[in-house]
Amino acid sequence: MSRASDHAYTVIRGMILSGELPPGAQLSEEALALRCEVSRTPVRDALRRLESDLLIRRSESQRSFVADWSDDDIDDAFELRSMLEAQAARRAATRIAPAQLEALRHHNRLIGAAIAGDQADIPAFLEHNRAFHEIILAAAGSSRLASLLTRLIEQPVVWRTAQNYDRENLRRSHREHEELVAAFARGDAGWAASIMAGHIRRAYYAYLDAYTAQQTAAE
Amino acid sequence: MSRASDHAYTVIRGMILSGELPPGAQLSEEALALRCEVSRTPVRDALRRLESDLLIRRSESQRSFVADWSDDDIDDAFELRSMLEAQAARRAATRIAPAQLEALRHHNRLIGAAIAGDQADIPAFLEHNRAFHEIILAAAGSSRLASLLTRLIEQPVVWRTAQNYDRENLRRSHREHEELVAAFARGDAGWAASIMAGHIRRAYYAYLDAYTAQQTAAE
DNA sequence: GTTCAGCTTATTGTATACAAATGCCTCAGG
DNA sequence: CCTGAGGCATTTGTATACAATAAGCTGAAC
Repeated sequence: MSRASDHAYTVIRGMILSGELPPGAQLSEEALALRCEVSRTPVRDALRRLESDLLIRRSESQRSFVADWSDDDIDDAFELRSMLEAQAARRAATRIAPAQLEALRHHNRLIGAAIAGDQADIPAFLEHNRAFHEIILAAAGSSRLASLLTRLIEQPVVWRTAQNYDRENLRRSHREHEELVAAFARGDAGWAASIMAGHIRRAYYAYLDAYTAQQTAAE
Repeated sequence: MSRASDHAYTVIRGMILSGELPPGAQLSEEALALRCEVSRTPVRDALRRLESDLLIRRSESQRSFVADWSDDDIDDAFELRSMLEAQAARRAATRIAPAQLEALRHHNRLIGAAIAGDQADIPAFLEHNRAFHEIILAAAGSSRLASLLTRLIEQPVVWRTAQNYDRENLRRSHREHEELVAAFARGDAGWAASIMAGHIRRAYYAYLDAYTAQQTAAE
């Protein structure tokens, strides 16, 4: 999209994901316009997009607030994500191109490298993990599925999940990616879907564990 | 939403669904503003919403066109819809309130009445069918699932499908609704999901048959 | 006849002013 | 002290003007 509107979208999204704008905070179009150094018009555009991304909710009277996710919402989002990503894997298994398969191997090798040392390189892990899943979504060849899924991933809670992976979870994630590649290489749709469903489900429990530990530590 | 913006949304949406704006047609903000008797600002809002509804696609240079669905797109949409509506039924089975269950029975009775006579009352069928599925979606109690599903239903192709139902399909649809009610009454999530998946899948084949017949007739 | 440069025109993006609606706060009355 | 009505302040909605960009067309060069 255009420069100012894109800029506003990126800035506001960053403020939400970073926690600068906490869940429940009210967003004023004018305040955001000042902050982004653009007029209210592109800010309004950006807010609409963020609303469609489920990062923002709007009150009855059209005021905007940073989305506040309850435990049920999070559970719900992971459940849907598991289902849709499994579907993406199912479709990708019979459609993936050799070059895409090689790209998957490439990114998973880099994931392996990122978690190899004593100190895991989390940003690198996140980046290649994102690329890995993106290739599968592209290989699924369904713009509708892609459109639905992008509304579920890249949520604050999803991002924070990977931050909380411990060493064991990182390694398991890496191994599951290898299994996915194997399923794709065989063109086994059912296998690919099963692994992916479990893969996302485990990410959910990793999140839950980290969250529980955090809650306990806070007390 | 606000008056002018809502009005524009409704008018443009109607023009697309009715076929007045055929697939592939370019949409000019100014022309639509004249037609809706509002300024470009609310029209832009409406276009963004319609884009999120997948009724409109935008070119690289941000020009808007009525979405043109390929056979693959349609197949794709029904596949996702089947999966998500089944999930809604699964969740609804264990959450539905007695009043909602009764409402389902009510609407299905009216569906039965609409298709009873020699000449089926298609508008009444469509209306109560919509209400029936809406109650299930509400009973599922997942705003995310609802948000995703509304992007898949109410597409031109979905609407036209029901128009093409023959007598036998209408009756079968009515019976499947009865089975769904039975599954809900038992709280059997698996059963409800299975019936719903089949229900949507059959709608797809009804669409395909009607479409094929139409194509043959046109030759 | 074809191609490409440059201009013209159509279309969308942005800023700003003003209108409408909503929420909040104050103050009077009980 | 509580309650509610009124007005003030904040916020969003809409219209319009202008800027930027992309598409289409014309005409000249080859």
